[in-house]
Amino acid sequence: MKRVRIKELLKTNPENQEVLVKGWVRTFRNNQFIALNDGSTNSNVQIVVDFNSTPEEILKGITTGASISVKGKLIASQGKGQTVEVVAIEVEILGDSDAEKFPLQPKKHSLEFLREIGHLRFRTNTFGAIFRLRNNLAFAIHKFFNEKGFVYIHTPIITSSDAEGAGEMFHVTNFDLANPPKTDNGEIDYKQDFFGKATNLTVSGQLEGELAAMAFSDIYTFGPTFRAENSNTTRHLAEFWMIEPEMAFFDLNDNMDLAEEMMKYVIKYALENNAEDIEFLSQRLSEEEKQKPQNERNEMTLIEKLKFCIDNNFERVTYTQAIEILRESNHNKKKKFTYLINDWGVDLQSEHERYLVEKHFKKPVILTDYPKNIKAFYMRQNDDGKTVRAMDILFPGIGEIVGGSQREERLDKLETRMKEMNIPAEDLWWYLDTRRFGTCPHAGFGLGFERLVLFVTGMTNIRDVIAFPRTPKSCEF
RNA sequence: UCCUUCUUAGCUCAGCUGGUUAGAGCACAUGACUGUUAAUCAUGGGGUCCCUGGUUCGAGCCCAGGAGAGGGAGCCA
Repeated sequence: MKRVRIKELLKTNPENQEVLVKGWVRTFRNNQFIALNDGSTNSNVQIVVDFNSTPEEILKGITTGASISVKGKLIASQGKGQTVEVVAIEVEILGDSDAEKFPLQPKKHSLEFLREIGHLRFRTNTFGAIFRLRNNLAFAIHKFFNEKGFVYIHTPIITSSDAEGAGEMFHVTNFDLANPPKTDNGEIDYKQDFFGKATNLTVSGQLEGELAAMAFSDIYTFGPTFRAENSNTTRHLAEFWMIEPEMAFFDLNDNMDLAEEMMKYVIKYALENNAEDIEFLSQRLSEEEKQKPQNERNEMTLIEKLKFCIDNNFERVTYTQAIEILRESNHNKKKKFTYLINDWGVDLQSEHERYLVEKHFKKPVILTDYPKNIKAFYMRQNDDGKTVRAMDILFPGIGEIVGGSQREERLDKLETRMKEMNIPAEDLWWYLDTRRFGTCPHAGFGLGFERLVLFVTGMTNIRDVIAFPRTPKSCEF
């Protein structure tokens, strides 16, 4: 007999037919009712056992966390909480679970506690919903780009370029760290290392992505990225997943159009394909909100927030306009910002981004044309000599979710800028070759996948939307 | 890295001005009940009060140092 997944079973018309289900026990009530879950859906199926005819040792083995196999008959439920249920004919304990030691209990647990038992937290309603959603969001991203004819490029995880300037890097070596080979002048001799040079874990696949875009026109990468920054926040990880599309013959407007279309597409996909999980997380968030004081509460539910995001255009504003808005705001005049906005050219702080997104526009905002001094070397310079064709997408509650730009395709301008910013051109000879041989206008962006999952799940800590978070001083599991 | 808060039972937390044997709810165990929905009722077991040192007749509580966690900032995706 073939096992039926609970998701299918719950949609099946009950006709007293025999079924086989397997899963993990969530609760066992009244010595009769098992709530069984197999991860295919957030809902449990109710198994009804006859405690008079079931052996004592089987009943004792039906504890929270145990895995069981049940052969039984599917009937319309006689109780109120569910439409169908399985009347057990035979229950087999596949793997028992000592209820006294199993850390998950049939009660609410804090997210902090669940982080400490990361190996078991998949088995909770909340994390079940989060990771089914994460799965479908990843799939939706591939689907989106595939439908648009993009080529998925696997950029390397180990790189030798340390000139990307995106952050601190993790070194990759197989030297004996207690005794690495040295050169005559006492420096570590990387010529003797595995790759014959110093290597690192990638901080971005963008530069390699640009190489591929100069052949396929439209490409994207979707892979793990590593930053050795000592960042301890709810929005940063040392290992995270990033989506980086790169498009030849695109300018900044095309770039923004694509980013906005992609965000709306994947959110819509999740709403359509994970309705039950989003509904669960939406209610979860509403209950969390009730705990907060009235003035800090979010007026919109998670579902409303997601729909709002799909139905409204992202607000597009230049950095210069944003500075004007912030400078003229009552918030600034009443000195409510920690960092007051006076002059053009300063980098925006989180408080300013939050003000623009959450107070002023009340929707996702795309900021463009930042001062060149606060942005990376590869961004295309505007004719004003002061700004570059950069764009950041800011989301409510999360801040920067996408960072992108039109790239500088003019070799002379790029080389000059690299010199100004002390980027070693000789290390990036291969990157500059794209500007020597058939250069063209092009653009791209990076999307932090976990930040997207944060937004769609309504979770607030990034450690809760990746299965095994890596953060400073923390690499368990 | 900086600022800030926290650490007491398996979990969530209370513990008064430093004073006898450190408590509650849930969980767990045992029993009762048997169409329950985080079942209910009764009974019971369960503690390195984060660690180290200090002050004191006496420290869960005060002081110093350390560790871990949460929140905020910076950096960014």
